[in-house]
Amino acid sequence: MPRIGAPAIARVALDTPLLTLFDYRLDQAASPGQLVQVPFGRRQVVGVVWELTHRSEVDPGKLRDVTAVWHELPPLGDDWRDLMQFASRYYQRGVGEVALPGVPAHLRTPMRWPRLLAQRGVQRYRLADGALAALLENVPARLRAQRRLAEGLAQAGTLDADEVRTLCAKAADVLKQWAAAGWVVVDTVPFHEAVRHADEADSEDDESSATESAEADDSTDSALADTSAHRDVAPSDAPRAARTLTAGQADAVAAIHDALEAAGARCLDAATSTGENDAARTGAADDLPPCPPFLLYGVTGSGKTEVYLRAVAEALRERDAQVLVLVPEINLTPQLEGVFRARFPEEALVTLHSGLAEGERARHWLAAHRGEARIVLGTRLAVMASLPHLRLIVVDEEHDPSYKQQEGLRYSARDLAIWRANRLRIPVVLGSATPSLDSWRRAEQGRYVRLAMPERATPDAVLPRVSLIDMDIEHKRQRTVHEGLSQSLLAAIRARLEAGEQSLLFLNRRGYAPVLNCDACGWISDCRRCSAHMVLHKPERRLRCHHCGAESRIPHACPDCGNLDLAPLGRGTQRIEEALAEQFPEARLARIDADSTRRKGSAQALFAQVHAGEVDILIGTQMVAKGHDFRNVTLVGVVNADSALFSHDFRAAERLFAQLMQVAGRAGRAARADGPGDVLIQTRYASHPLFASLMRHDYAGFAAQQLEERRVALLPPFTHQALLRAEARRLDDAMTFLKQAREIAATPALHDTRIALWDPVPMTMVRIAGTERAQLVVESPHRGALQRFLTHWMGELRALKAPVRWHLEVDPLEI
DNA sequence: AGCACGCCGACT
DNA sequence: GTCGGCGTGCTC
Repeated sequence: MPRIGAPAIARVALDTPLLTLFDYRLDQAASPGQLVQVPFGRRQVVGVVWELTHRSEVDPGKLRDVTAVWHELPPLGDDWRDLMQFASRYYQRGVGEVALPGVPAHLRTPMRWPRLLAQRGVQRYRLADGALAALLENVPARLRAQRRLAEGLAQAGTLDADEVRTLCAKAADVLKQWAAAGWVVVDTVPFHEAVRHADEADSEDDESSATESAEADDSTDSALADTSAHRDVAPSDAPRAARTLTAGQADAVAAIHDALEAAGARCLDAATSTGENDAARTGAADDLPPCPPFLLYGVTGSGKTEVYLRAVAEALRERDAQVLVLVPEINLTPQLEGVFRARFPEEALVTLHSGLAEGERARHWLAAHRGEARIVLGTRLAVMASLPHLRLIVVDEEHDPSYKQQEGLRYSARDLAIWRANRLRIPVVLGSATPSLDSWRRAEQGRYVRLAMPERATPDAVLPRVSLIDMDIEHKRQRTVHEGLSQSLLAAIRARLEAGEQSLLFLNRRGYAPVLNCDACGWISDCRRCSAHMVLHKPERRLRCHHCGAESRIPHACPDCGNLDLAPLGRGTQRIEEALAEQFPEARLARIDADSTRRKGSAQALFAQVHAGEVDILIGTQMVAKGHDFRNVTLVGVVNADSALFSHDFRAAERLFAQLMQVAGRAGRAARADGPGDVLIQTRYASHPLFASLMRHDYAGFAAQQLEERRVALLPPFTHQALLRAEARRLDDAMTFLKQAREIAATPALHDTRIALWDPVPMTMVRIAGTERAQLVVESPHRGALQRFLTHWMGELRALKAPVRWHLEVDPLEI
């Protein structure tokens, strides 16, 4: 790393699918990790200095100058660049393509650089003197959201961007106008002050919201519900002796504590020997003993959150330490943010997720990068954040498929988190009641440390009773099955209605009916551009394709034969809602799915209604399975999960089990006076072994059985897979490309007996939005061999000219 | 991926 | 006579 004199050449990572770094002349000091502006083709782009050198292989005539170096921004750390380098190798992409999309767009806009540095902290809005009266006069009463916003600002004094948005969805635009009119003043408050300020500002509401959110959390114990009472206690203060942990929690906390201490000690050693804390850690990490990941395996209600909180508190005792907490979907688990804010009122916490506005995203990212934010709570993209003092990573619900990015760079945030922690020799805690089979096996092998929490943390909470409703028997007994709802299920719902308790019906299919069908000629509502049916959406009176978004009106008559009797086939949440409304006209219903929550904030509103007891029966897709716990729900009905039982996807059972466990947990805590909550599952395959495990709440048994199947069939985690996908206008072209790819793999230069290539096949969903898709699975029990093969193979494939778009996915979740 | 240049059809 | 289709080629 030449630092003396001005290194002549900067090798820069740029966001392009080209694999190489790009060389530029550099006429000023710069170091690796710095953001620079460079000319690239006809435009100016921002890249990251990856390395400095004196010599370039590039024709000197082609070399251009770095336009600007962002000196004021601390360089991205070695550990961050190592992570990106690893992801680039592992997922077979260029390093720039991996590294730059994670940097917020505002930071990649040199125009914004000066302002970004100036506004350290969060923006807060307040009304100018006397503005309320002016606003109430000027904003018509029918603009309720805007009135609410004005009144909210008047009441609270100041609000931040998040708070403002909960009052009014268009707050950003509205406030811009109001600021221009002089009614609103925007202040930028430094992070630490902002945190305290926010804390004081809403301390009135806090008690209720903290309690509610604590109860609402999947893995909360009573210690959490008490959070608000302890708010004045700094997290690093004496242990909360008032609340005893379960044995499992105590063991887990102790194990993580020891690991943190060991990591801290190592860090200290390294620091004293070289004098530079973080540099020493990253530099010397390879010499340090590894710190194996913790698999925190705790049943619903065992108090995983409390373990996270204590681990975080422990990690934050070290000066400047930062922690990263990953959650599957922040919008479905907003209460976890509340819990963390309530427990750590003094610590700067920022969120990082795709729902943030660009400006906020940039500020939060900067706060993390500059070490100002001590807790970073975010979704998968947060794993890419720069965290110079990272000391602990928590991955909540580690099994959740949403950790896997499904477009662009298809990375697994959980896997990158594990790599990152290992690189830094810091602890990572993977929490789940239903771990991924991958993690479970590693724990069995001793590569992860399993921290089991078998007992529930709240004494009055009992596991729900899970039973099956055999739909074959229901039919045989000539019982009327009304719109897919058995008499048994309807009776159970009726009982809850009479007892004033809530029911939750789970059906993983939105819309009214998955397809519209003509009885006379057999016409079905196929999408013109996809190999999928158009789904009937009754409230909107539309047919909608869930794959390409195409929409049309519901035809009055069959487009083929003119028959007027078009019948909806199958059932979605809308149809179940309608059927329940008929059955229970007096009941208050709510439906929560992607359609009913399309508008921003409507999900929150619906969840709030349920929490407030304004709903008797809740119908929902998997959205209701995550995060939210409903105190008064004593019945969970699973309308139909059978399709997943015999899926071609070998992971379908794993997903279904996790989903059913999770949805069953919604009835978990709300013990009825006369016993536990009930989970009723309608199925035509009552003897399926998955259900047997589920009824015993026996994840371990299920996992053992699944792993045995996978072992025999040589499926992951007993082998490693990658997927070559090709899409083209014509399926033929895609298939031809894949066949060529397969032939190339067989050439002597590439051939490796440890690698197996399946036959190319059209994808189950062949056509989406007019393009046809096919894929080819590559697998090997030997990860290293697979990696090397893929690298060489990609090189050959890139040279291939074909009328297809193609990409490689490493560790695909669905094949 | 962008974003050019480049060479053939339906429009003011 | 131009606007514009997307084919191929380059980006330090």
